[in-house]
Amino acid sequence: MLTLYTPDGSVLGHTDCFDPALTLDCGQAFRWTVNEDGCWRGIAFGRKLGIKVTDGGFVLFSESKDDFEKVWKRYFDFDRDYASLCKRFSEDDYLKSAIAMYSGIRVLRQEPWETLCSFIISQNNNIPRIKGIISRLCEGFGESLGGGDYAFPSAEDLARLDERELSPLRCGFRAKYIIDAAQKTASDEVRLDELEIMPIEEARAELMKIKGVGPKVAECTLLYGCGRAEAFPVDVWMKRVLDELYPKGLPACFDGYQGIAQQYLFHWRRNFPKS
DNA sequence: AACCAGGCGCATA
DNA sequence: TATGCGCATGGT
Repeated sequence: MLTLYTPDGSVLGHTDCFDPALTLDCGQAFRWTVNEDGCWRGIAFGRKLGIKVTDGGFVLFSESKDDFEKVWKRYFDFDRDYASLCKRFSEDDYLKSAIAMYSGIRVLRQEPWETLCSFIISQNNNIPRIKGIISRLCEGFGESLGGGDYAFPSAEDLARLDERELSPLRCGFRAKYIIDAAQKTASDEVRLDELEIMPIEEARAELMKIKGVGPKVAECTLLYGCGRAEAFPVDVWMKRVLDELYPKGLPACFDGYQGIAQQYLFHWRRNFPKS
């Protein structure tokens, strides 16, 4: 069990199965960076956080004392019992070996709008460039948080823009998709705040009302932005995993948590590209 | 210089 | 329902 500390040594809580490097740099979030001291820094829900790995746990540098309870506990899904989830997953030998290497991955519960927008940007794109575009999006249109930091811009703010005003992002054909997503979200034509509780098929259909949102972006939004652990994004890497390891379908121990299982397998397959 | 990147819309059959 | 192609941009 790992302990979460404040900078002055108070105990915030406990967790297991948490490695910031694996969790924050495994392609589910795009706004975290690590400095030369190994300290992670990021912004979510308009709040800043630093994370330093120490013996037996982590120090969380938050902006205020109650940020942990209000924001970060949920963001990192610290209430979920990953140890027993992993035990259950270990019924499957492939998943077991992926978890053996990457047990520090947690699936985040990010903001739905930020997640949706980020994965629209991710399509037919690579991670360094995705990060760059999102960084320019926040700097250009997000609220300043001081110290050169910016919140992720709201759907309402982006909905007022014309597609051409996004040209500084250099996000190419995705600009019109971002605007469409912003408008449909801001007008509540797409009800992002209900995706967490909607029947999953309905939630998928709701998201795919947006231009530029297909099955992959919808699944990523549900998994990383709505806490839907049963959402199962399939990209080229996961397609390979499915073809090579699970041609007859997923084993029963995945049920209900396919998305979390997917994250281990995705990371594992991507780090060892056999072909 | 082609080819690729955590896809999707659109046309075609 | 199922393929195949083009798409903006930038890095190998």
